[in-house]
Amino acid sequence: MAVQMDQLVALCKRRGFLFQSSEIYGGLQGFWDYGPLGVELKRNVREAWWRDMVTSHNELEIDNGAPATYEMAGIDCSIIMHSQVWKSSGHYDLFHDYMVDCRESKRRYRYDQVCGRWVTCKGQRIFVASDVSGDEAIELTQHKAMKFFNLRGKDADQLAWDGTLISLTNVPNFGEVLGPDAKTLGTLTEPREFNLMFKTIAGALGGEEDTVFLRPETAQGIFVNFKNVCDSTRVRVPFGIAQMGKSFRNEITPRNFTFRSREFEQMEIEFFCHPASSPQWYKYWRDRRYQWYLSLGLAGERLRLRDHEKEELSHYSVGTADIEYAFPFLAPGEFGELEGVAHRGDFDLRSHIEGKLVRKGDELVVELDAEGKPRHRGSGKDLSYFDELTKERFVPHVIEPSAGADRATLAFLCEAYNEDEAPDENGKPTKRVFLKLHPRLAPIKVAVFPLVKKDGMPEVAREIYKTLKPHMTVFYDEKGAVGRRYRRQDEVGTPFCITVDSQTLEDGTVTVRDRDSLAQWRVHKDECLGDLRSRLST
RNA sequence: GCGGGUGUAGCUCAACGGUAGAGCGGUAGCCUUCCAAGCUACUUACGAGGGUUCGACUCCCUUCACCCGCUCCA
Repeated sequence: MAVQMDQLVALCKRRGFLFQSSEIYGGLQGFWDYGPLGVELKRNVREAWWRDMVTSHNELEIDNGAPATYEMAGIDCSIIMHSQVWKSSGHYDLFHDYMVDCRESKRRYRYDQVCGRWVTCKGQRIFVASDVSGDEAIELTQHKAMKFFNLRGKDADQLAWDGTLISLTNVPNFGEVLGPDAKTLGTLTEPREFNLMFKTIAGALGGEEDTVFLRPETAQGIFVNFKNVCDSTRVRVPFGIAQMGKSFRNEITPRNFTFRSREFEQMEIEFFCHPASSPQWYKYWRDRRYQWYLSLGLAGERLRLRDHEKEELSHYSVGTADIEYAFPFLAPGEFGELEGVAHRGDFDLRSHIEGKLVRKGDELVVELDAEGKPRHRGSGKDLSYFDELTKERFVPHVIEPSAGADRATLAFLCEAYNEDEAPDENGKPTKRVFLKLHPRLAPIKVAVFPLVKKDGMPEVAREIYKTLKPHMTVFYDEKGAVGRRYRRQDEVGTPFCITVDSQTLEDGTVTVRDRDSLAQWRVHKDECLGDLRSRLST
């Protein structure tokens, strides 16, 4: 059943999962607060990820589907890092300029770096654009113009070039522009300023040189600590470094509840391996991460693994797959990204060694400025890896499974939202709302009730509560009718309720009630803990 | 970023240029022996700022937020 998004949003607010940030001042677009139950849910998502990916990983055995054994290590880096990190990584240029997008090729160009030439042919005057410069651009624009006007080599003189290369910034009407990778006219969008990184000041004086940025991704903290982790832990390639933490992007249009937020939490792994085995590792991580969401309850028909088309790949990527979920706020048939698994080659480590890289043909080379020096220099540190066994030195290739904790949490909430009918006290079916959360994710694992507030039942129930409390999140409630208390727990996804009744006073057994099936069974009160633990661990 | 719509109690919804009301919920008490029962009492709101007016939740302007469509989405 498809959840209505507004119902889920209302429930999240009503029961304390999610609130708008700064709500009493009217809210702030793109920022959200997790309430008392939401924080438990998100913590459970993060803990499941950390436990499954890092702490419970067995490096002595080959995991199902993996090409070999491997190690995992965790890290927690600062949010504000050296500005040079973002310059070398390419984020600074990408996030800090006037950019134009091509609607046809889906590529994005820096407005001031696109140049081109005016040409007239067959009575039509167009601007042929190029994202390279110099002789290369002359050649490329010539070639593109020939193709556009459908000319053969011998007809080259039909092209009337008007002046030499000029910047795209001199062209007023983009309707006459043939984009660098486009086949039709007018595919470039108007130039737009991109300040996608949040800027702040480190240092009390706050000059321009003190400008720093809140990280737009956690990944770079891992790359710049690659050598530190190698040197301090005795890990050997292949191994992965995991990190969870907040990232910040000044999104232009935050939309769809928490799906696209300006402050969000990532769960990222950078997995370092030998270039030769990297395709197998890529496949392993892609499949493993997909299975992870399935194992926590996302339904197969709403979750998909989508390999990117070749044209869709980033300039550095050898292969990328998205794990996507059919969120209820999307049109039918559309999916939203939960996680991207990317084969990034040696792009990241090389960037931090040599400086910002750009693609030239099939190769990645250091981008140069007008004087022929690196546009953004790297650290100059040797981040290559020496394999003691094979005596081989190489820059490891990287597989990056990068997940959004808030997006995963939202997907689990959407998936969990259910309505059915349960009989009321007269046996008449009434509507019931319940969150069918996986027990690992449920904010409250069990609720304990006395059936009625007398005859010594509250005392027994409180005893059970006290016994369970050190081991799991437990909720105690003795107010009102028991049916109402069940419904309240259903609405926040509590998998089990324990009820102390008159029979408890006779033989010590209590009723355990299941959220999804409404089934009830009896367990001795002293065995509650063990019984619940085995049920919750599945 | 553009266009359209919506903002009243925790939620769902009324009303009116002149004292803002209901249902559900919540709290407390009574009562209740397994799926939102009943009774009593209490609780809480006009998104924000400005203007018009004797008086604005209502009319006007600005702004903020949310929803829908387009655009965009490392």
